[in-house]
Amino acid sequence: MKIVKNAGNIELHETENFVLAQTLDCGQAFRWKELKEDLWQGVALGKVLKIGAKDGVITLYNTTEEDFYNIWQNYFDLERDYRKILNTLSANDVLKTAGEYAYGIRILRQEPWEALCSFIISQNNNIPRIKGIVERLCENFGVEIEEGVYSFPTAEKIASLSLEDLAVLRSGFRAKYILDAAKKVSGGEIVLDRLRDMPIDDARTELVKIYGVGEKVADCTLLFGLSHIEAFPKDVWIKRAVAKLFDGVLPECATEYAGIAQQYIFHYARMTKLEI
DNA sequence: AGCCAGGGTCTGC
DNA sequence: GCAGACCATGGC
Repeated sequence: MKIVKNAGNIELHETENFVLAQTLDCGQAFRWKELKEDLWQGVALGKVLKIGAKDGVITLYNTTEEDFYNIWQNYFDLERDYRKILNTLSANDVLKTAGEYAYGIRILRQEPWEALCSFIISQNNNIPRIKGIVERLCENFGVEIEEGVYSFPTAEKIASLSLEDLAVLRSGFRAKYILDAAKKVSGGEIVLDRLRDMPIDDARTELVKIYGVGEKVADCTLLFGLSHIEAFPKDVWIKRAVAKLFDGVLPECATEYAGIAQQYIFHYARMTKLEI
C-alpha cells in the first residue's frame, strides 16, 4: 500500500485488502453511513471522517497527515498484513472460500467503551435497529462536533443519567445494561484500557461482571474494541456456520487470527445464507 | 399474527 | 452443565 498526500486529502493506493463497504457495513461498527456510492462518513475518536473509494484509490478527505498517522492508520488497522493472514487461513478450504468472499474486511480498532456499549445494544437485536439506537444515543447524549454530527457519549455522561433519561433510545430491556456498564466503567471498577494487554480470558472475566454482558458481548468488545484479534464471538450465525461448515470445530489454522476468521465466516454465512 | 433479530439472566432440574 | 421462560422493540 502506498500513502499519498494530495491537496488536503490522504490517498491510499494499492490497497488489496481494504474494501470500504465490506469493512464499514459488516456489522462490526454501527456509525458509518454511506452518503452515496462508495462514499462513507463516520465518527471515531471524536473526529468526523469522510472516506471514499474510486478507481482503486481510497481517499480520506480533509485529513491531515497528523490525524492519519495518529488516528486513522491505527483505526483501520492498516499496518496489519491481511494477505498473509488470508494465506494462513487458506490452509482450510472452507476458510479459503470465506476469505475470498470477504477479502476486503479489516477489523476496525474502535474505542473500547463504544464497542462495549454498541454490543450490549446488539443483543437479541438486528443490525438496522442497533444502528438506530446507537444514533439516538449519540444525538441525545453525545457532543455536537459538526452540524448534525455527534460524538459517542462518554461512560461518565451515561452514568449521570437515569433509566427514564434513556427511554428516548427505545432500547428496551438493554437500557439497564447500558447504565450498569457506564457506572462500572466511569467508576473505575473496570478499566477498559487495561484489558488490552491482559490475557484474553482474564479480560473476559472482567467484562462479564457487567450486568447484561455475557460471553458473546464480551468477545465482541475484546475483538472490536480491545485489539484481541484471537477473540471469536459466537453469535447465532457463527454457531450455525461452524456447525455446518466445520462440524462444530474451528480449524487449527484459524486459532491465532480467530477474530478475523470469524468476520470472514460471518460475512460468508450471511451472503450465502449457508445454502450452498 | 407470529417469528426473528451479531444474547443474557434467572430459575429449576 | 443444560433447558426453558422471559425480557422490549420493530420489521417482515
